[in-house]
Amino acid sequence: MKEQRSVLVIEDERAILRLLRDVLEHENLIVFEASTGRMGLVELGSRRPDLVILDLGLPDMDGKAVLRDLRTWSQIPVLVLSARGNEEEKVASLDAGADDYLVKPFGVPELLARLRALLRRSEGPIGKGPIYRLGSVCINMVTRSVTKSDAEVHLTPVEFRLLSELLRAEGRIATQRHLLREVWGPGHESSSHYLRIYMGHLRRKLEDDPARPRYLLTETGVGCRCLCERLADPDLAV
Amino acid sequence: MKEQRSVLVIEDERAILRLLRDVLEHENLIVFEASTGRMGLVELGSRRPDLVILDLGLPDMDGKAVLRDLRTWSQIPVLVLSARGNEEEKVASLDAGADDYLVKPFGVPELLARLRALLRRSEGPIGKGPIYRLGSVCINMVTRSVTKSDAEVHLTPVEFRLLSELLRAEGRIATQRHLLREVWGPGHESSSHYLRIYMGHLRRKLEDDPARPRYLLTETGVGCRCLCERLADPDLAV
DNA sequence: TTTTTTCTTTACGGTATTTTTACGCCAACT
DNA sequence: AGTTGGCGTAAAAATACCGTAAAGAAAAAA
Repeated sequence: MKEQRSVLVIEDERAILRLLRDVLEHENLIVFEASTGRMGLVELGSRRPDLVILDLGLPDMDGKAVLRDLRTWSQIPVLVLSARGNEEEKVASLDAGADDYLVKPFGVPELLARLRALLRRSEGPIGKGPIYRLGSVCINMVTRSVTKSDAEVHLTPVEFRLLSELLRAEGRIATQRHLLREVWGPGHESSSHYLRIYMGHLRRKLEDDPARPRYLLTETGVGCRCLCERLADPDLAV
Repeated sequence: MKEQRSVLVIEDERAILRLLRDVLEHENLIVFEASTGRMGLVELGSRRPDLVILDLGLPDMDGKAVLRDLRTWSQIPVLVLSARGNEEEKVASLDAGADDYLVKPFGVPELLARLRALLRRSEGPIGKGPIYRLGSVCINMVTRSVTKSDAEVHLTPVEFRLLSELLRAEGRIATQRHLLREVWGPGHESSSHYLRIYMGHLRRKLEDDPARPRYLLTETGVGCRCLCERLADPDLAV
């Protein structure tokens, strides 16, 4: 069972918005929408999509300002759409944190291919293989499925995001601040509460003995780390 | 001092190759070169660059074939260059594993901005930090892990902060005032007591003979210092 | 709508860490 | 010798942090 991925479209032109919604939903993506930069940032915080499509020409604020803002707390992939095809604008946007830049009018197949490329990248830690193992637990970042002793384990969206961040840290400690930011968005950096609750959920679902965790560890006062082994890791560059 | 990154350019046109080498080196990148697909794959395996620029029109094999081949074992970011700007070609390349696609003739600033975006993604939090050694004790500042004769040693937050400050001084004396301010914050500059207690903790955990310390020394009335060796950063696990 | 799932909030017992307190040692002076 | 000030250790006390359960609220699904 493949988990669906979501995309937030920040775009004020109705026509393009409708077009995008249609083609993206046809790609089996969940589509969230926002028509201003401010709303976009709010939606981003509450919906936590896997990807953002950002129009540079928004009514309330400059697209690059939106980018800079979100880049202060999130690493989410962003594809910028713009009517402006001049080089300075491209360079400025990419350097402000965009991952790709597409000039309108764009070809839908190309847009989708570029989105697939971005999603492929964000499936797992960069340069790492998409499959992880913690004891009897397997995590496939491509299909976003988790199994324990070959039995499917269902994770809620928050649980999966938290696990992803832990895996991304690759055995290093992920600080509480960082995890809270990446999973719950800015403004939750002090609710270390959630962290304990959801670490508890993950342990109960994934550890053999949740009370004595072997893989999902917490460093008191600092953060958490996940001792994981990567299976299908084609890239040796660690 | 920022770590230098490397890029492999797979391109058969001499003129473009020279141009790329110049601008990339000017960007402080190490440039490797290959003029055929086959050589490119070999170089890729031996040089392990951080990034690949791949021309689609190679003399010996199709660029997409190169891409598919390398994607069976490497997740390295690839930017495709091509004279062909038609959409099918873009989609095919992106779906074959390319991360970006730029049509020739391209603007150098845009190329560089796209490369920066790709490198930004792959540098990620996978930072390699300094490693220190005191006898049989190893301290990795990034993973925040401490081992003594290969056994994991657990340090509390205060213990780790204190040790970090001592290591940062690299053998020089850190005054009591300084340590107290850095570890316990301003306002505790006179509680030199804490220092003795926590130096004791560190000695008991890290020294072979805590009563006769070899590495964690105190200079009576002045401060403390740590005789440590700074090793090269944890390297690529080739 | 109702039902189900997921997220947030609240409560509380247990554990880890930090701070406080107490006491012994040594070297340098009176 | 006795005193003094800085150091080192060991514990108890206080605090901060962690893990779990469960109920209420919100969102999603039926």
